[in-house]
Amino acid sequence: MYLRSLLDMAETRGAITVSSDELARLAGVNAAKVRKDLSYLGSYGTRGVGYDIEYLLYQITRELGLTQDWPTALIGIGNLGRALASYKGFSERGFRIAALFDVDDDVIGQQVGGLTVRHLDELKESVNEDGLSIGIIATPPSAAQEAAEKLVDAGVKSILNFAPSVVNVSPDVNIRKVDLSIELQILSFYEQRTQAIAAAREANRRLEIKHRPPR
Amino acid sequence: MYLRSLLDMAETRGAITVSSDELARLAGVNAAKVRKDLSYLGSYGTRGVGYDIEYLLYQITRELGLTQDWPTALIGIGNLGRALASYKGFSERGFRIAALFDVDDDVIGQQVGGLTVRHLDELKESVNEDGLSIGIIATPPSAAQEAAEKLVDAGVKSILNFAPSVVNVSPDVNIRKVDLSIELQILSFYEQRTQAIAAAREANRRLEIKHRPPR
DNA sequence: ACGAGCTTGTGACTGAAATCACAAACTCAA
DNA sequence: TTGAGTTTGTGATTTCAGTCACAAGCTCGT
Ligand SMILES: NC(=O)c1ccc[n+]([C@@H]2O[C@H](COP(=O)([O-])OP(=O)(O)OC[C@H]3O[C@@H](n4cnc5c(N)ncnc54)[C@H](O)[C@@H]3O)[C@@H](O)[C@H]2O)c1
Ligand SMILES: NC(=O)c1ccc[n+]([C@@H]2O[C@H](COP(=O)([O-])OP(=O)(O)OC[C@H]3O[C@@H](n4cnc5c(N)ncnc54)[C@H](O)[C@@H]3O)[C@@H](O)[C@H]2O)c1
Repeated sequence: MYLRSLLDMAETRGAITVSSDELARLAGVNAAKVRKDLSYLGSYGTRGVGYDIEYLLYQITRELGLTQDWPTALIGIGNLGRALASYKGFSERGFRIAALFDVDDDVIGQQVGGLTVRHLDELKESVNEDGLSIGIIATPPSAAQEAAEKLVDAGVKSILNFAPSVVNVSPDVNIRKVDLSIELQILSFYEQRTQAIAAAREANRRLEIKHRPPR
Repeated sequence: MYLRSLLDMAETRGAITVSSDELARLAGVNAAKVRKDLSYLGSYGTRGVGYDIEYLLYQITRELGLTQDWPTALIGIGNLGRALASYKGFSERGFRIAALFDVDDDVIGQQVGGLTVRHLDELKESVNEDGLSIGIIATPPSAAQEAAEKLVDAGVKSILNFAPSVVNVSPDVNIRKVDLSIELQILSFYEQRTQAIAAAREANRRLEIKHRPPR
């Protein structure tokens, strides 16, 4: 989040430095947290002045591993896979979708976002050729476990999973999930809660009016 | 996560009950946490037996507000918006994409996933007509703030934002973000870290061999 | 050179989330 | 009915992230 705020700032404003206070506002967190977080990277601020934007950008970029390019494999070239494959926002931050895989013969061979979809069986050689280090799973949930295993087997130890299913991997593999249904469920939970409270308050109000003794 | 694990279980296996231990394994958390979490819903388990899967499913569904239908507005019908609009997984869990909005005249009027794309200016009336209660933003980052404000203005208080930008709303609005670049950055951070450790260990090993005294 | 005015870096503190651990409550076999 | 074997529900405890608060350190005007 800091990285993004700093990039925005570097683009739009001409400022050289930024204070923890300002960065906190932009990132939507507490200023002390900004300072503590940044202190883990080292002492890159100057008291009485703030942080040098360019320098901080470089340090965060370096720490996140974004100074190098991360060739990424995408498995499952359906609706979501296509959107991801043709998304330019990733390459801006050093993530290059470098190879596409599917198992459907109708999909294999197609050109998507400048790449040819290959069969999942070719994953292993592609990992060796292209140095793929990250895998994205956009298959149906039932195929997610298999896709993860093929990735791990091919040597990919970092996986982002879009399929709404639990995928088990060995502990040395880093797997993260993006689950849109869960996000919506969290929203509906709070929405229902506030609706329920509003309804209760309304019912209460009516009851009070009804039973209020005449003045 | 429990909901999903339970749904999987109800489909595949014929079991009637599930223990906190088993559910913990499936959801990837601690068993005591499962019990404490579920205890917030009420005492729905039986000691010595476990939880009735169907009953627990119903209770969680109810608590999350999934017994009712949540008509959802989708703003920004580009690559990602189209994938979301035609995704069937949402409606399975009670989220129905009920209206699509954009500002591009080439896009407005198009049929996507059985719906006609409307102009963003029609949002307010559509919220009233269709009872929209959740909004999804899939516009470019620069338009996200505007889209959020229009949603709030129209009465939508629950927002899911896919655009990688900070959106500020009043505190009574619930906004969540899904940021894929950040997910990938987290992966690359750990990937680089393990690579660095492996490299250091390797360098160390070579050094040790070189300087090891002859036996 | 000095003091007023900022802003960082971090030890101390706070509160919440996660975990432990065990009595209570159940099943089932004998 | 009893007792062994499970598993829940939850108070007690631990762990951890977030915040506070302030000394240390910087700039700049005088
Ligand atoms: N489309 C969305 O907006 C959306 C939103 C949230 C979550 N998801 C999830 O993302 C995943 C993909 O969604 P989608 O809409 O693109 O689905 P989709 O059906 O359009 O595409 C799935 C693709 O995966 C391929 N596939 C199937 N089995 C495979 C295997 N074993 N190995 C490799 N590829 C395989 C299919 O051939 C197909 O091309 C699903 O799990 C879905 O639940 C999608
Ligand atoms: N495509 C992906 O895979 C992907 C992945 C991660 C994040 N995102 C993010 O999701 C968002 C959408 O991505 P995309 O690839 O679909 O972009 P896109 O450019 O394909 O689509 C954006 C759509 O938003 C519309 N739009 C522009 N201004 C608008 C406004 N003020 N109000 C309403 N609609 C407006 C455009 O007309 C267009 O149809 C972007 O913020 C992007 O960064 C996309």
